[in-house]
Amino acid sequence: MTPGARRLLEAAARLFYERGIHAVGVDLIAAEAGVTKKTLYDRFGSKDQIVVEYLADRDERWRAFLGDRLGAARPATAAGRLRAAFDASKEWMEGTSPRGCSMVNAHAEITDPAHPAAAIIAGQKQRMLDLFTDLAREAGAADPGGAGRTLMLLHEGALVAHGLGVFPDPIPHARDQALALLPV
Amino acid sequence: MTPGARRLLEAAARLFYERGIHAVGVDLIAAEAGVTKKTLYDRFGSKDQIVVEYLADRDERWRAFLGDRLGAARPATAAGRLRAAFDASKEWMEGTSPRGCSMVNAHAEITDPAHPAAAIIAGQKQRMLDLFTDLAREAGAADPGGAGRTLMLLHEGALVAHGLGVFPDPIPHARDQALALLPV
DNA sequence: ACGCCACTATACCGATCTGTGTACTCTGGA
DNA sequence: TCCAGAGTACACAGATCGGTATAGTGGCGT
Repeated sequence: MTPGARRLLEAAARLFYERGIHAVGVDLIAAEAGVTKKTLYDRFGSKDQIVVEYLADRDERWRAFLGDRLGAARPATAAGRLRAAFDASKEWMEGTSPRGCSMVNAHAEITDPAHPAAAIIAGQKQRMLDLFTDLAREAGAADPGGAGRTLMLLHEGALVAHGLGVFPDPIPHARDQALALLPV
Repeated sequence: MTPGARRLLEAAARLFYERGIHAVGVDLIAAEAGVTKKTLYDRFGSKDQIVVEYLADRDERWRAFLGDRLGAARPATAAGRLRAAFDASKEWMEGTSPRGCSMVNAHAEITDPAHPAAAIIAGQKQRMLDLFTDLAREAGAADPGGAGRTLMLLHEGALVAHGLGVFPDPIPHARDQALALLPV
């Protein structure tokens, strides 16, 4: 990826997340990246493609971020990894404007199920569900599938609540409730 | 409200929900309502005002819908009303395209906190949190505030999961988990 | 019969949208 | 030294955006 393309993707990611996808035009993205529209279209071909790469990149970064906090010599118990997953979400959200989950927000704007971004969004959520199901199974839950779905709901709800600002610190609250669900 | 205004609001509500707010133009709204843009601007003055009235109307309808299922000679116990609240959400979602919560989706597109729609969204979520807190208190929860927040997370998570289609029937699942949280 | 009001029809405004074109400059490596 | 790729500057296309103007139609109550 060329330096200009990288700056374009960074600018697009920030603008899309903070202002919404439809509300941001390519002229603004190019200007914020210190690049002309010509460069933008030479590198990405279309705005839709920028949207796709924005989501794919965010997905990949989150995957690496979460994997780092769960894998290797990190928490040994399933409960420890579950706690680490929620803490990772909290840490991920801090530092950015509290606008909730970029995948959920993008899904609110991308209506067409055939849009390539839809698959990225669905894939990210499926992986989170799989993770929670695996953690529930490792923790010895009687019904790992059901427990995983419950953990998923708590997690998604916490991200939404964080974005909406319904009440303070929803992610730690969800984490504590999630931990209470695991068998003792 | 004149017949044209009513049709405009109905068309706008359907289009905003199914396609997103920014993706829908005033020309389309007027055309779908069988009305000219002149009428649209005579009745509402601006697109923003249509957005506000769309959300306010949906909020009011949901309020009435939920109140009908919770109030009067309906479920006598707090657990019964909690169950009814989740069932109301499920019923509310059925019949429309599975796009999740209109308030959450609108929040993804409306960035400006000063936008009058933001207050409507925040108010709706606050009322839901209050409801869940009240139900938790009535059910005899040791910490009604904390329990109410947990119920809120389950509910919001279920709406999001329903919109994203992460797994089938998330709302009944959330309902069962919510009921399990109440003291026996 | 009259006037009011909701609404239609149509043309237009300036701005912004995505996307394309040509011509030129800078920079790093072979 | 030369060349290819990355980027700049700028002009423009066609479409659509939100919003406004003028002129005319149809129904309904008084």
